[in-house]
Amino acid sequence: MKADNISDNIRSQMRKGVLEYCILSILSRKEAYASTILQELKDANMLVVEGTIYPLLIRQKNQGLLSYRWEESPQGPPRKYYCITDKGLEQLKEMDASWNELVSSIETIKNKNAGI
Amino acid sequence: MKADNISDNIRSQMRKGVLEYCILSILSRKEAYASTILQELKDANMLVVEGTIYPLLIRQKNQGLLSYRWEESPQGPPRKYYCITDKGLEQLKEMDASWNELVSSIETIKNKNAGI
DNA sequence: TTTCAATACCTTGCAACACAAAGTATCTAA
DNA sequence: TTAGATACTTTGTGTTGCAAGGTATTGAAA
Repeated sequence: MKADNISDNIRSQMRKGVLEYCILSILSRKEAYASTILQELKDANMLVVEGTIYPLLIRQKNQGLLSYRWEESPQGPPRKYYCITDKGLEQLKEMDASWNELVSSIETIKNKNAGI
Repeated sequence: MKADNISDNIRSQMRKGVLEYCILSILSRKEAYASTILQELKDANMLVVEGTIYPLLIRQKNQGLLSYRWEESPQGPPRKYYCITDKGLEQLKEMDASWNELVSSIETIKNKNAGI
């Protein structure tokens, strides 16, 4: 119980700052609404909850990285379909670079440990 | 000026939760004091400042992941040499797993975007 | 002796982030 | 009209990285 919480916490902390990257990446392919995005993240083994993703989408929209339109749902209330903007695409590029740098940095540190 | 700040912010956010991993990884190889760790991170292209690393080392020591001893310096005040504990090594293993999972998740999301 | 610079460590206040939990609104079917 | 499912929102909490400033020790210069 406790050990799992520690693991979950590690994963949660590592996720910070990466979720925005994931969302932009997903939306760079096709527009989607929150549930679809949540499902994609789940499929990729990145468990996230509603309370995390909604504020994040609003934040990115306020930054001009995303826009949205309402669409009727076959069942239930209307859905908010988000799509990425030009500015969002630019930021996605920067995030790609940042992510690659981070991976490279970790590699360097781990390789040193391997004895190089 | 502004654009660089945005990039820096992206990198800073992505670093969250990863720095602890880096420090444990560095200390799993050899004991070291703050300046050495800072230099190693700098060599790996992960720029971090003093104000970040000192509280972090204290935190990890309070969690029992690290221990330390004082050592005289050839010039200036004594140095606090940290080394990793058994508990720290255990957590490092978990962090290795978490990191690999995160990398894998991002790959999955990006590959979907490539059209698979 | 006093003063200065370099080294090393520590603290405070802040903004961003992920999350749990609870709340609001819409639609359908019983 | 009531119950359930869907969809979106808000509030409060704890953690993190960072900028900025502070404290303490040492050796050498004035």
